[in-house]
Amino acid sequence: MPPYTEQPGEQGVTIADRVFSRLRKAIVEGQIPAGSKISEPELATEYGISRGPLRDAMGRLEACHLVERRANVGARVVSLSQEDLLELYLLREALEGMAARLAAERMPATEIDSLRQLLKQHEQRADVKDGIAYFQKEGDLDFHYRIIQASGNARLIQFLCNELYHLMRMYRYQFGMASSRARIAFREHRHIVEAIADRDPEMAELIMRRHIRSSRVNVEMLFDAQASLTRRQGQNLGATG
Amino acid sequence: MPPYTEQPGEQGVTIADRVFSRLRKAIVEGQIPAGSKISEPELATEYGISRGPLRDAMGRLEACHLVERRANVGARVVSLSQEDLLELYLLREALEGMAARLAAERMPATEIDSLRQLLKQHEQRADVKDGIAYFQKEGDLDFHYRIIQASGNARLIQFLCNELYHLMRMYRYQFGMASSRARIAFREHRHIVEAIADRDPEMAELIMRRHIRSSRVNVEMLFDAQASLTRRQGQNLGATG
DNA sequence: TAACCTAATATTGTTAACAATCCGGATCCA
DNA sequence: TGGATCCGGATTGTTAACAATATTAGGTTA
Repeated sequence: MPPYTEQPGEQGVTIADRVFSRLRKAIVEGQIPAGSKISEPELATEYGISRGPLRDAMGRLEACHLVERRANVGARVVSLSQEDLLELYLLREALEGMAARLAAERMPATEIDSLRQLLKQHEQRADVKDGIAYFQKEGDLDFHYRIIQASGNARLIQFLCNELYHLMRMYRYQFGMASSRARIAFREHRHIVEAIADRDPEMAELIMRRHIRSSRVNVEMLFDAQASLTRRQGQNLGATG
Repeated sequence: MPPYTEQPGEQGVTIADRVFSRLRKAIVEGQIPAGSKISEPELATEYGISRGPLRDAMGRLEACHLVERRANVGARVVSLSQEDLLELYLLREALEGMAARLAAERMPATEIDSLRQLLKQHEQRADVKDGIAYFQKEGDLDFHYRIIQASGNARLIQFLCNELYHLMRMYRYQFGMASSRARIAFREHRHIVEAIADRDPEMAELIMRRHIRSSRVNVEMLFDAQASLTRRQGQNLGATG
């Protein structure tokens, strides 16, 4: 279970709220494939509801940029591009750098302790110890999530946690993004916490920005490797065909 | 008959699209007062449409954080706080700083020329010459708008131009925000263009950030002045009552 | 054979009626 | 007099039928 989606009990009281949450989860986790067409009557019967609240939910998904609609044609799940992911990282670098700076100024001491304990938990986990799975799991997002929350800037929190966060999760589910940076990323997280505990805003921002930039570079290399691999396969296909 | 016709470019093909644009404009420009309740049947008859597309539009406005809805209670236009505006400026400082940096790297020379001409037009305008009205008019947003567009980062453009931009306009309409910074702001714009023309990303970002931070400080002082004025008036009322 | 026009079909957009829920005021009781 | 309860009005949430539009398949013609 993801650590911080809207409560699975569904806080939304209306049908549209609930179906919105469910659809968002289904899209983010890839149960509805990216780029696939969404049929309103089909979904309505599947969820056992009418098209009214479904359309309401679709409108919100469109506003969240998770689906694209064309009049009289239909709605499709957005298809994610590699360029878009890299742009997303640039945004995160700017915004989470800012969040780290603010957190260093404002985060309560008790919260910092709690954050340290979270990292301790991560450290204990076997997959992190083996350095094979940290960055791509929810734990990483959980860490970032807390720092964003500590920024105290409601609109920053809003944007990062309610929009970009879901997109990042969607990318992770879709691309996998196994990282060789697990140990490094974990160490960077520790440094960020230390900077916050030292009440050193500039340092916190600097490390956070570098942290995210490193992630971006890592993903970029991954894409390049995939591209060259695909190119080689294409050549092979051309030779055999 | 509608009070104003659809603007080209803004209009969607469906009723929900059009009513969404119209409602957003009405909210941003204060024709529907902030914090006021929105009655669905009332609006539906006023716009001559049914509640279906209206509800669709309301859902999108909610996703844009321009209205707040409570189930079985109704929708209200958001009420803006001074703290929120200051948070908005912090966000803009980070994001538009980034936009300026990217613009310095990527903006085509022809676009830079066009931007220079825009500033020349601003310079000619009487109100700017008098230093009484530049910052709070659309011209300022227009300048920032172009630099954001030049960043080439689709998601950054999306967020700044489709969400924050409307909120900033809403604040300007609501609070007025006459600025004593007109001449200074104009000069800062010129410096930003020069940095972009020099292909100096760091400088462009630096000046842009300082430019927005100065605006924020200016607004902050304005708020403080208003607060002390209100306090004094409150004392007077207490004395006379 | 390919291109173009036409019609069928399925999908979406829209509407109006129906049901569920909340808010305010009157009434009743302590 | 104070408070709690219940009822009425109004508003929103939901549903299913109706209308408009785009896509697709088929046939005709150059």
